[in-house]
Amino acid sequence: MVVIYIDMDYFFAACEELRHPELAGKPFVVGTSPPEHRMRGVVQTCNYEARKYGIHSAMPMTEALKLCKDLGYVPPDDAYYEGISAKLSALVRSRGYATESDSIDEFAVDVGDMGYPEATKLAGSIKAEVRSSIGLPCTIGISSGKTFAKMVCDSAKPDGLRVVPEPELSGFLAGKSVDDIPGIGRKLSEKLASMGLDTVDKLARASATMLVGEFGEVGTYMHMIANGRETERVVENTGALSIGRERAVRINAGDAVALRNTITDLSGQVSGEVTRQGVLFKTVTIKVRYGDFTVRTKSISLNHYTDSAAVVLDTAVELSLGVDPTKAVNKLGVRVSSLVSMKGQKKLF
DNA sequence: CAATCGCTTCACT
DNA sequence: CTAACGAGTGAAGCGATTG
Repeated sequence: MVVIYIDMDYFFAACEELRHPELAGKPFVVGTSPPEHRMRGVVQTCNYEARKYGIHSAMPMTEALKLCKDLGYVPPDDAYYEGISAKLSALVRSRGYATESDSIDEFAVDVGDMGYPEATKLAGSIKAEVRSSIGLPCTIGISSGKTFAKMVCDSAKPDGLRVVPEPELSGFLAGKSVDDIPGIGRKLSEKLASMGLDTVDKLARASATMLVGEFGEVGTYMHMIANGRETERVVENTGALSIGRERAVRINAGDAVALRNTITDLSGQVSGEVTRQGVLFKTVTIKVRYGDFTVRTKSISLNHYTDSAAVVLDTAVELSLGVDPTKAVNKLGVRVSSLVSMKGQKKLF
């Protein structure tokens, strides 16, 4: 099975350059930042000029500013990025192959048993069309499965197009470090490193039984991938599994009014999105991060599906009564899950 | 024993 | 000076429970 994997380059920042051409060529970031404390957030994405300074996603804004004195800052505009993402999605899907969108700016296209030369041509034409009709750069990887195509894509950034056919896959994987495998991030690679497994090579030779014992399901996945065997298929999207909003706050211990106000606001935003997507939900979850950064979640599953804004609000407020009144609150979130699409075609339960 | 529940952990951008 | 820096969105995994 041959998969073409498309990943936009520095997506949010590229979108901003598209509508603010004056930003291009100068280092800037798109970053989260609570309104009351500017520059208190983290970097979400940055352009390549900023990357030259060592700035990257998730870096605290304060640190990024230390690395680059006159770093530009743009607040995120999710609705705008969603709009561009929708155009991209239509463009990619118009080619007629099974397509999965992995995130707002990533697409996996299953071209079946198409040969590599032909797949390369197709990828080249997609890349050119993304550039000409959307105006944005992207990178495309092609290989014998979704996970491998994504890894090839990552290795070709930015503005690249790279093919690693099946026979060359083991050679490609050999030089990789474990955190080059999608789904293996900071925690998992740290644990693997502590076991002496820092490269895909070593991971491939580790005992599968041991990996499953240590990592459960993920252990199976990492062992398979390290050995060049794909586990993931390209699956047409079925719709979101959950919808949530969260926000950093500064709420003093026991301030029930502030707590309730924030919960009310977040619930309203979630309800708006529920309506916009035309879904029903059955589960409501709140998330609380206390002053010491410990996170707690509380959830309730109703005995029926609903799209009622009042139910989101009432349930979230009820759950918020369980918040520890002796602790300051750092962050709050409201989320609904167990979704079904309201109109016609079913999504996932 | 399979589905569901409540909750935690993790990976991204 | 190993302390301080720390957003938002979403999925997956896991142990317990339930029918």
